[in-house]
Amino acid sequence: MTTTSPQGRTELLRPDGSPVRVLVVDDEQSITELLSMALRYEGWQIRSAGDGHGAVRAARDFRPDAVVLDMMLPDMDGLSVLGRLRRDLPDVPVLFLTAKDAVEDRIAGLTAGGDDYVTKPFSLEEVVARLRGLIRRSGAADRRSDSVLVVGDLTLDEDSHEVTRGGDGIHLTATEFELLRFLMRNPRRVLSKAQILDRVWSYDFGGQANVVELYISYLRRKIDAGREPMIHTRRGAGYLIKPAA
Amino acid sequence: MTTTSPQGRTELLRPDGSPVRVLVVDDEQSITELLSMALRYEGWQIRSAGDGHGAVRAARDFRPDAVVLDMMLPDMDGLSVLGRLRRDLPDVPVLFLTAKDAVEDRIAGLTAGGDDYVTKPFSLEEVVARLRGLIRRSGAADRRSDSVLVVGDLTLDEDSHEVTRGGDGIHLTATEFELLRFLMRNPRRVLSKAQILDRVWSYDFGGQANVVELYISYLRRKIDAGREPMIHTRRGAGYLIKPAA
DNA sequence: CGGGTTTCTCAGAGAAATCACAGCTTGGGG
DNA sequence: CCCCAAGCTGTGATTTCTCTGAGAAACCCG
Repeated sequence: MTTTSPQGRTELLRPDGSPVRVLVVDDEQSITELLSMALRYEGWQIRSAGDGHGAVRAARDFRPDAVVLDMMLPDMDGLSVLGRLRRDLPDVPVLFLTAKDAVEDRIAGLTAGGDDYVTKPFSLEEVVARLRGLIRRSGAADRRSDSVLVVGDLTLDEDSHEVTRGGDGIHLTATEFELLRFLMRNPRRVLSKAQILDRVWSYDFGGQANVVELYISYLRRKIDAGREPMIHTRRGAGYLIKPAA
Repeated sequence: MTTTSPQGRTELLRPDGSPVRVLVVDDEQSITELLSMALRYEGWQIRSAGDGHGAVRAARDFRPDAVVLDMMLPDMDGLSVLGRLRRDLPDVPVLFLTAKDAVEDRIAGLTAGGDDYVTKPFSLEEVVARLRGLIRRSGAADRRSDSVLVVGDLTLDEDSHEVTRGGDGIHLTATEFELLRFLMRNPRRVLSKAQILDRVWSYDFGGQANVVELYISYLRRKIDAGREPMIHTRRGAGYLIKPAA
């Protein structure tokens, strides 16, 4: 089931109307905190664990609808944790966190059941998007919720990564896509550059703050080019997107 | 009966509309887990067993529509298990798992009854495809469900392994065929290289991830050659197939 | 056993995306 | 009406990703 909150955000809910539950497992506390905060903001209920045993215990009594699992835990190897989780929660989708370089070596089979993974360092927007996808597809949330965001005559499909304005297809790069997704997820709301940076860029990004301006500029060229603009600047505050009308 | 889920995947269902039930029997837990995960993702209901006696017991009260049976079990020889299964479930099709070298001849006789087999290490795409075939042919699912995938002017027949584009026959190798099947089963959806690798290559594949790029390249030569391309790259995300239109 | 086929590795070429930097434009307070 | 801070965008260096040719090894079939 989906419902729209007072702020205009669309939330995933379970069929019985209760909030989706997500278990976050990582040994770095800064990461679990970062994730918990971001995921709570989605309206989800979060529990976190710092090691494999904690994860198994939490799975048992928290009974999450999805799990975010770091593959590098101090006490147990990621696959063992996965195995034990599966015993208690056979149908729960898992989002794996892996180091960038470790990717190739044994992700094999992990995404087979519809699971997914992201590499560290990740962007929150990416984690949230993938989790939403997993939950949506697992059926823990209402299956009718679909993967297309719409604002005015602008659409963005999270599955096919297709973007259209007034019916015309628009090609976006990965970063442009994530930025637009974030804007469209928060229509008519001013988002500060800091928020955007925190959400769309990976947490260890150390560059110039004006990448945001730069990418807003790219997006405008592709989306607003010669049309009624949808992306607006609020000088000193940030940016927002809203229907052209 | 077939039905189409929100993600656009086509599911097999039993005539009464309930999900298909599959029993998975293997002594290696990692294998039963891998298979269970993949088969659940197909929308099927799964039960697993780790030995012959467990299998017989499970067959009796789970009453599966199909069985995946490893021929090498610790407690009983595969043939005895098969015999006992047949006593309770005379018409249920069985997909045998055998070691690569484990003689074809004995298996060959077994598959005469409409059963089938795959050799370890297998690719999930192959197991799923064969199981679908068995279930479809056994009549447990609606017989009208057919075996041809169509995307635009591209067709792929899972029974005859025939592929055509705009009416012209196209010869594909085994790997190319499985890759294309996977793409066509998920039209308009971006599939990451990891997903493709997990699904199309066998679970013990340890090679370079760029085999995926390589085979995409092969497929393009055969399918898109000099025509409107149907296979698209989403840089940094993966590949997808969609009608040329 | 031998030839054709298939699978896969490796490596280089090329294309695309990301980002820093710097100069230019704009808005609005004084 | 002027000026400054905030925002915008062109240029180009660098990094990252993708494609594909060449060839080695495994495989299949007769």
